[in-house]
Amino acid sequence: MSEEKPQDINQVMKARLEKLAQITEKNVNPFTYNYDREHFASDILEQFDQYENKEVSVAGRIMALRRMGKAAFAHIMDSSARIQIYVRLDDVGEAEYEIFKLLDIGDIIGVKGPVLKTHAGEITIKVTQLELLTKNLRPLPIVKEKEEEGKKVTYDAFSDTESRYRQRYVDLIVNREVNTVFMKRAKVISAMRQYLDDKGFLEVETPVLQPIYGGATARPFTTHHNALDMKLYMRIADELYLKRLIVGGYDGVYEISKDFRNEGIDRTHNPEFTMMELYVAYKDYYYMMDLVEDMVTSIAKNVLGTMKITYQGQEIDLTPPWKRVSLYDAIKEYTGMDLYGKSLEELKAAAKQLNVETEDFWGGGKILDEIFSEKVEEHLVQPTFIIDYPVELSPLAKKHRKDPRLVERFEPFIAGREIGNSFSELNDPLDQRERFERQMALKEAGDEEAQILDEDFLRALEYGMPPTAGLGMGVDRLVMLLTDSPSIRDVIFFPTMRPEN
RNA sequence: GAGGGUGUAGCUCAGCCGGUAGAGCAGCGGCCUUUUAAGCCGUUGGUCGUGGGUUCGAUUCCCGCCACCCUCACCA
Repeated sequence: MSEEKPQDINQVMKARLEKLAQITEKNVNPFTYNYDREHFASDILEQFDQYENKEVSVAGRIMALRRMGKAAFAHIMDSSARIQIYVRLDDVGEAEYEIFKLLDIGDIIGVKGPVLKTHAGEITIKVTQLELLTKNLRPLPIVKEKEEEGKKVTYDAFSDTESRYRQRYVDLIVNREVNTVFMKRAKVISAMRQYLDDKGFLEVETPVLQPIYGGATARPFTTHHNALDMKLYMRIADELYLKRLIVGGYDGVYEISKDFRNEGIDRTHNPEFTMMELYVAYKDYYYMMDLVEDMVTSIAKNVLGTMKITYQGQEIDLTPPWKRVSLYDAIKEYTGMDLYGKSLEELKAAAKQLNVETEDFWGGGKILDEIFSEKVEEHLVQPTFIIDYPVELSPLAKKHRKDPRLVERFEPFIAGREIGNSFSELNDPLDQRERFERQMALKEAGDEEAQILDEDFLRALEYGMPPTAGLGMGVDRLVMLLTDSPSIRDVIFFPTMRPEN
């Protein structure tokens, strides 16, 4: 990558280096220190009447260049938009025009001059002063656009996914929509933070490096601390530490941060991903359902200004209230089978009848979960809370107040996809210890994702944790939904990839 | 991890049944002081992902490897 050998430098780069030398010879610094830009392209374009004939100064990257001998048109792009500039020998003078002739697409320049409209009607800065700020040495993909019968036609789009992800900086320069997605991502996170702060919850930070991992069923990344000579895990969830803070007396804490899971990569999974976890004392999962509805709709309003979104062609209405259906009722609705209270053998038979494959060592909860994900999940396009899961699937959730075989847990589904997980938190340390022990038994039996007994977490619970509602939400998936992105890699700047060579 | 697909110039692509490569844009040279996929004339550029094999000869056929994409499995 950066260690390219001289013979790898193509002739375009050679030509640019040659120009760079010529610019330097003319005593012009091709990599300047600053520029007093006073305007953004978008402001000029949007409020042309206020800017017409007024002097502006704008800085940006040359994205298109049409030379005509002693004059030229170019488009420069700043963080806000692209705007046309008109550079004329008579306007900028001999010396500056000589420099201008050495510029290329990709160079970053600052221009000053009055704003006008060309004969063709395009808002344009008529340049009187032009300064090279940064010379480009590597050719940029040239994307051209044309209006045809009102439609925008794009030529030679920079579309190779691999290059786009590896060289996201180029993707961002050349593909404007990409930038829009990431702007929305930033807004989603800030709207979320705003919402949680307004509720009075405290944003906290807990360890990423953990001696014992927990809080989710997943395989961890391991690492090693040299000075302590100890094995450490990258966290798979924040849960156990945040609950310790509830024990410590906080009423509500949340954390927005990266979790790491050592599992497969696909359209909806990246090894590191952004998670929001929230724990609120004295509340239960009903409270949390209301909060999720309210928070997601508030974010949508804030970022998109609407409750009605389209995801991959599906019309989705986020307007509350969202449907609330028990896991068993949902299965019944889509398979016609009532599986509540069924024995393991009966569940296995049901799965077989539904053509859902199971493994011999699976328990009833796992079979139910499998039937649900194969037969129900995809149908949950409109926002739906699936509530009340079998106890064995949720070792950290509190037993249902009306049915000890269930836990008070829900997962919100939108567009057939799980976007979060929440429960009334288990705060009975004796029950928690038993659940951990059952997990450890699974681990012994070879279940790599079974959870590990955390003695310190149990100690914390023994001091007493108030009734608490907890929530985890996949931020990347929420962003995918709100930006109509088909792949998680489209909402992560630098998705995990194998190295280039 | 399994199956399928893709990999040719800086970008986007063409290259039929094997004869060592083409286009547009970008680049370079020339003309051009309101163009907008600017235009016109000329021109450079490729160890055809990589390593083997078959063949007189491979971008093209076969095999291994690498990367990416899709589907499935695991999961959020």
